[in-house]
Amino acid sequence: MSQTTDVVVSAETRARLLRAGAEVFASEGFHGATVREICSKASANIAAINYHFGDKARLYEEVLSHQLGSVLLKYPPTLGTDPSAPPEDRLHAFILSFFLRVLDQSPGAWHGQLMAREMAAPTGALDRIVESILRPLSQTLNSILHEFLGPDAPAPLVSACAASVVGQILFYRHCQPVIHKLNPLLTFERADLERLARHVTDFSLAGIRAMATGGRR
Amino acid sequence: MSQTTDVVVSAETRARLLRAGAEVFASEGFHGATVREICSKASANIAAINYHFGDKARLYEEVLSHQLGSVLLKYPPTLGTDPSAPPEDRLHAFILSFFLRVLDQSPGAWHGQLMAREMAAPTGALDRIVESILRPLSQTLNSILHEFLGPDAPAPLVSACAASVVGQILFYRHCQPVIHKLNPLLTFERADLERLARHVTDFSLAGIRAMATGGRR
DNA sequence: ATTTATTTTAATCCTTTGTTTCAAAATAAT
DNA sequence: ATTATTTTGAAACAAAGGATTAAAATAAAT
Repeated sequence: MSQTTDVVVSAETRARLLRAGAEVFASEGFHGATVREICSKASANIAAINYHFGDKARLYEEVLSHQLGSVLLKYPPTLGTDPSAPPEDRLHAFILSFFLRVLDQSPGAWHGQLMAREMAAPTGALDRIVESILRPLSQTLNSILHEFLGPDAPAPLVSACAASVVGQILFYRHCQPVIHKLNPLLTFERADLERLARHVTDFSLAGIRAMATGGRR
Repeated sequence: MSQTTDVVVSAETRARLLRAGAEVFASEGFHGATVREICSKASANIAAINYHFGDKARLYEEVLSHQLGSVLLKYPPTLGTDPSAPPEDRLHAFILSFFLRVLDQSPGAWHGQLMAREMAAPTGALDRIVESILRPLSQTLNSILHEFLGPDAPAPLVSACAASVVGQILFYRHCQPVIHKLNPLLTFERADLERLARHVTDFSLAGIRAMATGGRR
């Protein structure tokens, strides 16, 4: 009569491991995360990771690509902006969607933190991510920039401007702990992100145009 | 006669541990680094860390503050620029010195990588660093920005511009693995850093001036 | 209903890791 | 020269972590 074991039965273990793994990997890193903690958070047995994924490293890779894929579906780089819209608008959509992906605070959204860790400490999973996701993204930005800088703008200049744009965004992700220490009242709600995206867009448009119209000055 | 044991005797063990620790912590992270590897690289006994520092965490903290202190001595934020120099020059000095600190490739210079890891995965050592080093640095930049934006510029605007400047610099550090994949020919020699600093300065000056003269444009 | 395949569980193995111990060696002080 | 003090060395400890195994439980197929 007393079947009191509260074992979750509906969602399959594999999916729960992916969720728990994302959370633990994000907050502890690949090295710091333990299979015991992940399995515990997933209400699964210690052997579950080996059974469903082979080993810890394989689970990590699947967590990463799953998080990346779902956040890109949620916030696509164009945010629905028409490809024929003025480049100012497309740049703004690119920047805002980047902010949304990288600082998404929805439950289960660990993509930003995971990627930040992967940058500081590449595990080998990064190579595939670069080719499948980051390179296309970079080319999208480059083609927008060419509309300001002209089709014959030298590649180093375009790369430098792309870095200037992306760097402004990623700063808020990669330096989050410091930012919150220096600026305790800053939050990352949707409205804040839209404000930040507006600033980065305006700041960058001025910078890009200065680069387009010649040198130093 | 055959005293062939090549034991280093001059430099004391403690200093060698600090050097080896910096290298291993930088390339493996705090979790990934093992005291065995550090001691081996320092030609010291396994017990040396405990004897000289108490434990692994204490060694890590000393490594971090030592690296930070020495790189700030090597590349001070003003680079010798006069405090009464035009703000354009002072901004450029701030940016160039930041680049030099963060991407210094001299042997034994692990400050950039260590800080990048500390950002992605704060260990508690970060708090002191913020107060003793990062906050003063941030105020230096803010005071330069006020010369462009006016003494009454709203704090959020100044912060946003500071973030735009610093973000452009740190991008090259925090995303180094991706950058090298996307742009294999980019190196970080002294001349490259000066070129990058010039770009970031010009790009930022345009952005800042646009912010100073009103809104959206 | 019986058999077969799949999934879960508990217990264990084995390696790695941070730390400790304590004696020997080196160094400094008396 | 002798005695303290500091530093090093080799070995071992205890804990933790990733992986494995064989049995049990559950689901699927015949």
